Amino acid sequence: MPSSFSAELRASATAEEEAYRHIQRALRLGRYKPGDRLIPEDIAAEIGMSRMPVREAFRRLASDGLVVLRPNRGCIVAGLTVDELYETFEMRSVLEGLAVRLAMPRIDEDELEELERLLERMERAGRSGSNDWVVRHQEFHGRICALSQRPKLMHQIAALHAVIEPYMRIWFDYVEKPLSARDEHAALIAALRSGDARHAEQVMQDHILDTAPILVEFVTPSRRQTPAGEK
Amino acid sequence: MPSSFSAELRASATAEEEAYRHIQRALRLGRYKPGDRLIPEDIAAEIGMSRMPVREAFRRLASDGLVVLRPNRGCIVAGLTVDELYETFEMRSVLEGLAVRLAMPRIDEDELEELERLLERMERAGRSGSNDWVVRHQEFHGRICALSQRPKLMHQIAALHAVIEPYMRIWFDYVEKPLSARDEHAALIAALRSGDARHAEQVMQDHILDTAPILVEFVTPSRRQTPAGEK
DNA sequence: GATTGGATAAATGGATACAAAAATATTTCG
DNA sequence: CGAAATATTTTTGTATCCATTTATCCAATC
Repeated sequence: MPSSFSAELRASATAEEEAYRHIQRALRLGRYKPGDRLIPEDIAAEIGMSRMPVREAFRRLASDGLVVLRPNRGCIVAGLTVDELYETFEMRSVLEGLAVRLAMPRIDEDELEELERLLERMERAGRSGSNDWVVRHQEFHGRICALSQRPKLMHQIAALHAVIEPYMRIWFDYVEKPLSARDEHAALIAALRSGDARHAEQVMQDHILDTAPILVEFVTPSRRQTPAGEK
Repeated sequence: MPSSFSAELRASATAEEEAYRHIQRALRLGRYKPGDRLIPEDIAAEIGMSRMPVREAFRRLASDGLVVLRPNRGCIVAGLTVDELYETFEMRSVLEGLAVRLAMPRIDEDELEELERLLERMERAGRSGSNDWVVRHQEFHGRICALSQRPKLMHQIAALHAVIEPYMRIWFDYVEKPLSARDEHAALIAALRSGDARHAEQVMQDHILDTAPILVEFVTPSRRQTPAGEK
């Protein structure tokens, strides 16, 4: 969550909320791999609660597309097929494109400088490892989305990011330091500076769709159909 | 659900699933109004189960954006502000636009004729009442989306439709029979016939964004901020 | 008379307990 | 020795129960 840490300030939420965040974070960090089973009792014990709130958290995570829930068969970490991964990028492309277009009226020089700072930080983070880079990358995209001032749109985009994040990590670890990333994001800032909303939308769409094939290529080796062969 | 009734064939799902579908349908039919409280015990008694599966269903419905769940304060039917309603149409415009663009390769003469049949059926349903028309309208849009062969995209679009459906009903009931609707959808078919994917995408985007202001206008009178004044 | 405080009632959240289903291990028979 | 059938274990799904929180109502005070 790039900029919505504020929600975590209220420490004493419900147990379900705690379970939801706990599992979500674990998934983001790649602690579980696609196809892995999430055992309610184990997770409940980890956080110190009963199975019930964990079960409820599972429902929400399933709605987010992060896990798959089958009746009487438990909860497994959702894996994306190559097609689904690509589809997710297609959806991101139009939604983030929309976000950029709507954000344009609120782009000023201050904001552009802030984005350049974030780009610089992303670049630096890229040297220390995939974890930091992915977080910074999310932050950069999240900043632009936030300027659209569309809460539901942001929520959707964040959900899509959460699904592909583990794959971004794998990708980053393979290619060491993606050189193209800096140029692409710099081009994005340039497009924003142009002031042409439609143009910026197109640049964002192209940027996201450009990433997809590279990522797909690196993910293909460990290609697992949804739950590793349906067990 | 226009075309996914197949999922209801398996009668003996879990109780949670039954509760989920039950409440979803009730919301679609406008049985509850935005801001209404959903009492777990009452719903549980209706279907003949305990509160627990109903509680779990609430979580999923909340993720879908159909209800709002606040800790220790129960479950209320989600209402959209005018801004949120408009935002939903913006998201629909780019996602359904994408769906049309991707569907284009699979559009042939047979498919065009089928769409014309659906348009005709939508027209006829419009005379009998808003219920039938909304269902047929969904069916028409759903058919196009299905041709994109993108399951996750379809799911997202269906979720957005579910949220705005009650408002579509209100709108339809106000304007008797929206004359523009027939022309707009016919133009959509014409765009598909042209074979130009980008053009069809644009027509779809325009069509959806055209609807939004009309609908917003009719919804404004009963304008309720999310939960009728936060109670 | 309005507002605040507290007591009571209601509803929610969560844990335990139990029943049903699935997965696993074991035995039996070919 | 292998396959099928059965018994056992594990795990999931649901109901009931209890604790905590919130809402309601009434009284006391300003």
